[in-house]
This record gives sequence, structure tokens and C-alpha cells, in this order.
Amino acid sequence: MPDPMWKQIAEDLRQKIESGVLGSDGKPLPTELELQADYSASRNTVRDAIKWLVGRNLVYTRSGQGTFVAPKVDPFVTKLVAGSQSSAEGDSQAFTAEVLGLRRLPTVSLPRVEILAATGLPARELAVPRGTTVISRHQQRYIDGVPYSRQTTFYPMHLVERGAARLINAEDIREGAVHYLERELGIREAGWRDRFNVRLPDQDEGAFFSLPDDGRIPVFEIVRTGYDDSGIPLRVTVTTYPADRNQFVMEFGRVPGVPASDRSEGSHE
Amino acid sequence: MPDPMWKQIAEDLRQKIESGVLGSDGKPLPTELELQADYSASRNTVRDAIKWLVGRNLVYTRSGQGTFVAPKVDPFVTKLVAGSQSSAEGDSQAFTAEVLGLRRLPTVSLPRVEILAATGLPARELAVPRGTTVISRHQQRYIDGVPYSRQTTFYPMHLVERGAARLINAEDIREGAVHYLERELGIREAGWRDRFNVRLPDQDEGAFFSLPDDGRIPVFEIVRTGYDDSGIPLRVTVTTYPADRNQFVMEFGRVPGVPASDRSEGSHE
DNA sequence: GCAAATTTGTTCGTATGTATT
DNA sequence: CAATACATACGAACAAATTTG
Repeated sequence: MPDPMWKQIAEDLRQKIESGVLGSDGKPLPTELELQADYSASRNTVRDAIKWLVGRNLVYTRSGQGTFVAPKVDPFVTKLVAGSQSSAEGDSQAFTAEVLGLRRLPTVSLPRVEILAATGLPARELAVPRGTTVISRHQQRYIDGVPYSRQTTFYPMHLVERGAARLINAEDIREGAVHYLERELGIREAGWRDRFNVRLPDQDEGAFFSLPDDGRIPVFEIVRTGYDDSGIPLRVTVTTYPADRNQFVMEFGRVPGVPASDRSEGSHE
Repeated sequence: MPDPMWKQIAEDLRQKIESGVLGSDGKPLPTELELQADYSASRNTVRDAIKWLVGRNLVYTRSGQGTFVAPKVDPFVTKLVAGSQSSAEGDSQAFTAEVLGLRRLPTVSLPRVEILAATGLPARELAVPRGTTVISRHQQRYIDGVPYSRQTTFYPMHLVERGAARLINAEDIREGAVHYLERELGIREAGWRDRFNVRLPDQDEGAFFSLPDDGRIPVFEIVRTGYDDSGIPLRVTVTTYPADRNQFVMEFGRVPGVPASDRSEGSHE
């Protein structure tokens, strides 16, 4: 059974795009009417083909203008630090990470601090009953002005009651919240667990990252739960990154040099 | 500006699905004809709404049968080991990982071994010129019979020339290829770098994992490059996992207990 | 095993709305 | 304002897959 016509058209266009016949990076494709004539198909069928290409991020459409070849993105490479460099952690680095690459300017929003009742994930990770009061500190991070990640850290309220008052100030904790807790309360983060996950963005994330609504681009979600010496959760940080422009690198043991910022391509058998 | 009608229908159905009004896990939705009547819309408009739901993995359709509420998946949780437990590595664990959870039976295919000319990623990561001969060892892994991951490890040919003959045997290296190299040649893997990436599956991966062709489900790609004491690449392992049923966990320092196999849900502000 | 009924999949045509130039 | 191009919506017909009688 042959592929449906829309799929054949889509594959033909894909091949033409990837081989560069249709130009690259912002070059307009023929209009739907022209494609309709080229392939002797109805406009709706051509549109089905274009929809498939849009879903693969090969083209994008703009009302009233046309359909264009999508540019290849140069991904941000975030290095997740495995060692215990956490002393250098700032609030803006509450999720210990480092953006690699030259000529890239990271900026961070001021934290938005909320006092709220723990639900779902925060309650579970902090091992407190639902409804327990927790502190939430939320920040948005940009690279070269482009939204890069959002993160929210939840702390149990008893940390404030025991003296860590700055947790409820809407100001950056320059030395790093984890380090602040250690200096102020003598509570050390003895270890942490990271969970990696990929899921579709919720509405807020979609708006912040300007992601399309069609579920074509997922987000990385990294949940980092930190524990003190007794194994009691100290904090949980949820960070999300759009998956279309982010990569993560981790290193263990002795590793030479700086990783080239390469985007892997397809299969390698 | 109100949402288009197909979107309103989609949102209404989404709400009905998530609140359980339409039943769960395999319950059929009303047929397109019924929905057409319910919403006073054309069949094509109803179909646009359903397409959106399919894209979010909320429903799936089966020709000749109907549209059904998609089951929630219980994800595999893979633990990426950060320490140097690599001595316990088998070929089937060449990518040091551990599947968490009870009642889960991992199985591994026999390796498919190929001798080929390095291209693209393998050449780059092994720091050899394109065209250099390398060994490729490919394996497929299943959990409870469900395709779980595919991985290909590339080794420089000179390892075989220096005595590591078993690399080119299509048999599992039980003690682990990395350990075998150390015992046989005295070459130790002093460190490694992991790159995490999310991309759409290629054709092979789509077929192996039974992923839909519409680009709705991406794959995790983890590229692990191992280096010897002098910083020379020893091997590069490319492992892919379908993103819809996999999560990754890493732990650093002292972390209590076993992580609950929770799926995070939505936003947590 | 076959035929009918049901349901989704594909393709066409057409009309109108909205965004951009 | 007009022209162009994509977006939405309707209606219709037939194909393909599946279940049922």
C-alpha cells in the first residue's frame, strides 16, 4: 500500500528542504496554491503535508506571508556539575549548572517568593503532608535575551522559623541559598537526587518560552531534591527548559578539554 | 478573539477526559458522528479537535474502531550511576544504568557487531578522521518485553589490534567491555562525558520502539564518551530511549532511600 | 468464510475569515 | 484600500480497517 498523497508530498518536500534545493533558513516555500499545482493535489492535501513538516520543525508558517524553511538552532549546552562545587552556588544557580559557549550572556529575573500550601510534587519530594506551608522561590533565566529556563525551589517553612529569614525575601541570595542555609543554620546539603523527565509544556511554560500550542516541542523537567545529613529533604528545585534548544552535559572522573557544542545528527550505525 | 471552534471542542473534551467524565484508560469516546451532533460542527472540525488531543497523547484512534482515552503510562526509571561502580559493568550495561522498580524484567539482545568507517558523531567523539575504521557494537534492550532502549558503542580499531579481540565477537562481554579493556590491555577508563539530548526518532528508532510517525514522541539520546588516563577517547556509546515512557535519576552525595517512581505532573507554582 | 454495518482515514471542492504587505 | 497567503469551517464522497451477524 503506498503512502497517502499528503505523506508523499511531505516526504518530497522534506528531501528538497534537507538537500537545500528550497534554500535554507527563512527562505519561503512555494505558496500553497503553487504547491497545489505542482503536485496536482487539492489545497487541503498540500496543507496536510505542510502540517507534517511543521510538526517536525522543518518549516514554519506565518499568516499572510507564507511558509518558510526553519533555521537550524544552535542549542544551549548546560553543564550539570557533578562535583561538590556547590559552595559557589548562587540563588540564580540554585540549580547548579553552567552554560557553555562564548558570546552568551545569561541574565536572571528577580525571584518571586510565595508562601503556599504544598501540593503534589513539592509535598511528595519534601516528604510533608499536603497542605503544609512551604516557601516557593521562582526565577526565570534568559540567555542573550532568549527565555532559557524557569525554576521554582520549594523550602520547608521550618527553615525560616529556625532563622533563615532571607528565604522569604524577594531578593537574590548571592552566596546561594544552599550555602546560606549552611552558614545560618549549620544545615548542610549532604546529597541530592536529580530526576530527568520530558513532558509537554503547561500553559505558563508555553507562554514564557513562546512555544507553539500544538504540543510539538516538549520541555525538559529536572527535579532536584536536596537532603541534609539525616536524609531529611531540604529543598526541591524544579527547572524546565524547552527541549528544542537545550542540551545537557555531565562529566565524571577525568575528562579532557571543553566539549564541542555539537548537535548530534540522526542515526549512527 | 475567541479560540477557533476546533480548539474549543478540543479543550472541552480535554477537560472531560481529565476529570474522568469520559472514563479512563481505553474507554471509547463518542464517535465522530456523535461529536459532530453534540457540538453542531462539521465532521472535519471535530476531527481537527481530535487531532489536537492525539498530539497531546490524551487519546488514540484506531481505524474502524473509534477514539479511546489513552492510558497513563507507568514510566521506566533509569538510574544513571555517577560513582565508579563501572567494575560491575557488563556489555549489557555498557551504558551504566539500572532500571528501578519491582516486577520488571530486563532482557537484552545479542550484540550486532560491525566494522565500519567512522562518520559524523563517532568520528568526532573518538577524535579520529572520517573514514577511520571503527568497531560498532549494537544492542537492543527490553523491559517486560517492551522495547526500552537501543544502544550502539563505537571503539577505535586499534584496541583490537592491540589485543582486545573479543570486541569483534558477536557475544556479550559479561564482565563488561570497559572492564575487559582494563584487564586485557591495562587501559583504564579514567572518566566520561554524558550528553543529554532530545530529538525526534529516525526511521529505525521509530520502527523499533513502535513510535507514531507524526513526530509526537521524541527520544532521549545520551552520548557517553569514555576517556583513558591520557585523555584519549576509548569509546563512545549512543543510547536512545523513547521519551514517553522513560525517566532518569541521578544521585550525588548522600541520598536516602529509594525514590518513589512518581511521574511529575504539570506545573507546581 | 462472507457480507453488512460501523468507524476512522483520505481527498476533493468551496466559502469565508484574518493577517500582512 | 487592494492583493496575497495562510487559517478555519463546511459538505461530500470514497477508501480502509474492524467488528458483528
